[in-house]
This record gives sequence, C-alpha cells and structure tokens, in this order.
Amino acid sequence: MEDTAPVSSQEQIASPRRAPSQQRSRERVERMLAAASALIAEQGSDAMRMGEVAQRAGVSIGSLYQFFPDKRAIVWALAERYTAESQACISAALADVGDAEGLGQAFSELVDIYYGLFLAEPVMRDIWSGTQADKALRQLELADSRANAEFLTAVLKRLRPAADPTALETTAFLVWQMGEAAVRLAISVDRQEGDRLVEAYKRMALRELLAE
Amino acid sequence: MEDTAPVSSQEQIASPRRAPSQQRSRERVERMLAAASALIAEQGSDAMRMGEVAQRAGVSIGSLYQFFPDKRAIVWALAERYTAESQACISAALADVGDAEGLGQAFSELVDIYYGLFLAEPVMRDIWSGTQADKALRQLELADSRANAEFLTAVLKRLRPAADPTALETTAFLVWQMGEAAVRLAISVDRQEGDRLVEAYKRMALRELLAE
DNA sequence: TGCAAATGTGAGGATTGCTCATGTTTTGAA
DNA sequence: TTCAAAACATGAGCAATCCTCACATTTGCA
Repeated sequence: MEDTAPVSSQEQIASPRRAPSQQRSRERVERMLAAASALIAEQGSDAMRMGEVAQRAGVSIGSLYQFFPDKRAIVWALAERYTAESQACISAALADVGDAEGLGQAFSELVDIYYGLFLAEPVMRDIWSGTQADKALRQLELADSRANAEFLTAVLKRLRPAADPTALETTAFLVWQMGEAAVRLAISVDRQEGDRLVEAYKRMALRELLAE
Repeated sequence: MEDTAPVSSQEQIASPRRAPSQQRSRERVERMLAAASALIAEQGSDAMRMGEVAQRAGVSIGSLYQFFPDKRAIVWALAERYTAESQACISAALADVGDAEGLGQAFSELVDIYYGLFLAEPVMRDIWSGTQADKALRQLELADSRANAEFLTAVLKRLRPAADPTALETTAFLVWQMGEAAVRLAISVDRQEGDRLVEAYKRMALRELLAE
C-alpha cells in the first residue's frame, strides 16, 4: 500500500515503481520495452497482453511489474521517448527562422516529417491514437504540444513584434494541436485524400501564422 | 456462432444482436440506454460495468446481451443518437446561408453550440474522447463529419462558384475536423484559455473558408 | 387454445491485469 | 574477505470483469 515513488498532484501519473539501478536490470527493462514495442506494432496496444510482453522479453511477469506499475505505464514510457526525440528535432528546425519565407519552409518540412512518421511507424500511430482515452497520455501530449508551441511562439514574436503576445501564444498552440489532429485524420483516410488534407492544413496554418 | 444481423465489410461494426420487436423489450432497451448514459456521466464509459448497467436498468445481464453484442455497442448506440440529433441542427443552420456574412454568423453560432454541448454534457464528452481508440466510434465520427462537411461544402460552392470543387470539399472536411479537435482541446484546458482557443479557431476557420 | 418465436434469467466459463510470498543476486561497508 | 541489507527475479494464484448458454417465461397469432 505504501508508495515509494512520489505521486504528483492527485492524478496518478504512470511512473516506474522502482528505477532499475543495476546494469542487469537496465538491460532487462530495455528488453521489456522492445518486446512491448514489437507487440504494439503487430496488434496494437489494446491487444497487447502483459504475459506476452514478459514472455517475449524473456522475463517473468513479476519482473515486468517490478519496473512498471501497470500496463499503461509501458505505453507511456515508449511515448515519452518519442516526444523527447521529436522535441529536439523541432527545436532545431525552428531555431534559426528569420523571416516569413523561412517559417514557411521550416513549417512545411516539419509537417511532412511528422506525417511521414505517422505513416511509417505503427507504434507511434497506435500510441497517439489512444491519446484521448488515457489520462496520462493526454497529459503528456498536452505538455509536449505546449513545449513545441513555445518554439513556434518564439518565432512569431520575432516576426511580428507588434502583435499581442498572448494572442500569439494562443495561435501557436492552436496551430500546433490542429496539426496533430490533421495528421491523425490524414492517416485514417486513403493516401491521396490524406495528402490533400495535409497540404490544405499547411496553407491554412501558414495563413494564420503570417496573418496581419 | 451464426450471425443473424448483416455484417458490413470485414470490420465488425457494433449493432444490435436482435432488434427489439415487442413493446416491452423496446422499453427495456430504453432503460438500458438510460442506465448506461447515467453511469457514463458519473464515472466514464471505461469504468462503466455491464453488471451495473443491468442492475440499474432493472434487467438481467443476459437481457443486456440480448440486444447489445458487447459493451462498446451500448456506447455506440448512444453516440449514434447524438450524431443524428446534431445533423439536423447543423443542416438547418447552414441551409439558408446566402453570403459571406451569413456564413460567418452561422458558423460562429454552430461552433458555440458545439462547444457549449461539450462543456455541459459529460456523456458526450466521454464518448467522443474515446473516439480515437475505438474503431467503430472512429468510423461513426468520420461518417458524421463527412456528412456535416457536405453541408458546408454546399455553402462554399454557392459562395465561390469559380473555385475547384474538390478543393472546397477538402477545405470543408478539414475545417470541420479541426473544429471538433479544437473543441476537444478547449474543454481539456481551463475555461479562459478554452474560450480563447475556440475564438482563435473561429477566426482561422473563417479566414480559410472565405479565402480567395 | 396451442405453439413457435421472442424475450428473460443468472450461474459460471474464460480471459487477463496484477499481487505477494519466497528465493536469488548484487552491493558496499566493516 | 565477509555478510547483511538492498535490489532483483519468479510464477502460482487472486480478483475483477466480459460474455455465454442452457433453460424458463411471455407474447403474438393462426
């Protein structure tokens, strides 16, 4: 009943019950995550069975629960890795944008990369599809989106110094979230329509970002 | 093992295992849906237990499964009612839009109504939150969104007869989906920021709808 | 009235997330 | 080196839950 891990606020955020401190256990945790990733790619996270994860990782079910408090925590851990990776990429792409044309270029490329990732990575697709239903994942996605929107806000403040800062923040956050929604929509229809939708989103977003 | 209900395509769409034909059973099905609705409002559809639905509806668990093939089917049935209701409302609001100003007016009102519904109706909020995870619900939402986007497309074709029809269809569908995403985003942040996001969405959407 | 179809019931089968008592390995201080 | 404490590993089994099915009851109708 006692919690050793700190519980943030009242919502129970998924977190390792115990962080692996030895080399051996660190390797085993990696194997667990790899097994989970493979199973999600094959059947989706809903159909992923904890017993199967353990078996494929070559560990016992008990070991699995030694490091992950529950099933969602495994998915969450994978999701966290994706967000950390992509943040660096996004930050770099937007860092040296100097004018409107540069923003258009960088933004378009970012959207393409994101769209391509969703098309190619079944795990990513699965994880962020369930986002709405899972409280912890929704939380993670919102935080990630806010962080990414901040990079965009910084660019906007440079390009449009006269505009109201709060309005720019709202615009950046909205545009970013619309982008994620647009990509999720695009991959759930056929490829041709998906491409059209992504292009339409780009135009719409850029029009908004460069307005006024 | 035998299916009496027709199975559309290969994906198993949730549908009543047997349609109630007698007055008595129709009333009981209503009670089941009412009970489910109440439980979803209280705890969310994930925490809703089939046994509890049956108990609250005053029927046995077996009767529940006589008319609903599985748990998701109950949620789906509730969702279908919401979409049917809202379609009529949307169709009416957009039917007699004659000019750009009229579109701006009608569109803004529709968004407000939708936003208000999500703020006030916990059941609706819950159902459409899980949309991404559940195949059948995702299907229903896409079909609904397509239907609603068609009303919007009709207006656009009237206002911009020179534009490419396919482009207008893509724009309408995208704008509509972005609206649903924007509202879902808005209700998951605090009220003040939510209001700002919805207003920003309206501006962005109208700019796109009336562009060129 | 009588019979077939529709409806109603709830104990229990089957699956699955997760616990816990117990055993093994690693660490680090004396 | 020694050895106790901490970390790690195990898997049988508990508990929760969805759903089935054999059997009982009610309804519609010829």
